[in-house]
Amino acid sequence: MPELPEVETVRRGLQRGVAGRTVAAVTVGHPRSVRRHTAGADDFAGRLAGRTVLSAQRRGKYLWLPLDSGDALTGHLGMSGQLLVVPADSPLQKHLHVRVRFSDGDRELRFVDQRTFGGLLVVPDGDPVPPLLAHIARDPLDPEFDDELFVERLRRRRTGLKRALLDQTLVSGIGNIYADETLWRAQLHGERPTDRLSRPAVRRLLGHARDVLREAVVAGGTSFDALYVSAEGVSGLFAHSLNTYGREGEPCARCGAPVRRESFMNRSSFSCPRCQPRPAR
DNA sequence: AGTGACGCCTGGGAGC
DNA sequence: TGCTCCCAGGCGTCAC
Repeated sequence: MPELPEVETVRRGLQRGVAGRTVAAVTVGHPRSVRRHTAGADDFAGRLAGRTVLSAQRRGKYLWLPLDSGDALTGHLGMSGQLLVVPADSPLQKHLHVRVRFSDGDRELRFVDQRTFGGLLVVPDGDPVPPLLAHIARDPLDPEFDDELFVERLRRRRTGLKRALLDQTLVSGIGNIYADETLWRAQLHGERPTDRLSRPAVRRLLGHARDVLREAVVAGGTSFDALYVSAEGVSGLFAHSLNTYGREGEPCARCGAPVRRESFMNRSSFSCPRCQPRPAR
């Protein structure tokens, strides 16, 4: 499940693999993968042909490639999307939906997506981000992330901590895995009300989020299977460092109590029943 | 305006 | 063995 560390790992691979190269031709094999490009697949391909990729950028879990036309090839990996830079003659992946060939021909960019929650589109670029992404907050690793603004906004919310961490308009880049890991480190239950946390406690929570994300970026992200790999096809190593996510019944690394799994927002939350007690109702 | 529910998708695994 | 059901869960949209 690509969250900030996985998307950042892909971004770095794209910066190495496609920045400075000029698009020769684009093939869309599955229209659903460009459904957010409302002018259609032909327009999508037409806006890319002949354009040079300037760099690879990221905001939260979104990626974009600024082009010399002033547009940006923008994408979200969704649940299972991959952006791969591979030799142009390598075998076609089962769920290959978009191919971007370059004029210098030895490698190509491929968008592969089993569950098709992700997608690509071409939009006007902007500063600091394409207007399409204006609603996405900065992430905790962004040098311009405003800690005190985050503290105030979170404490004004009337919801639970985990919901707040997952809200990309409040803080971006955090998904289910890193939300659970952040809450475990902070020793807070995800259903603790946001408006009853002290300012220092919110600052500590943010610090833990930052630590987890930074460590996971160093590890190249979290890979449970072949669904998440870098642009070069390499798996991340952070799964070994997870303390709660996916570890139901295993002893908490801090206190030894068996990790519990709870249902939350139609998904799973993992936490320590002793270190992270549920809030009183 | 903030909050939360819903639908979109496929493959793997459990259970019968 | 083969069928059904459940689960993974980010994000845009929509209702309240």
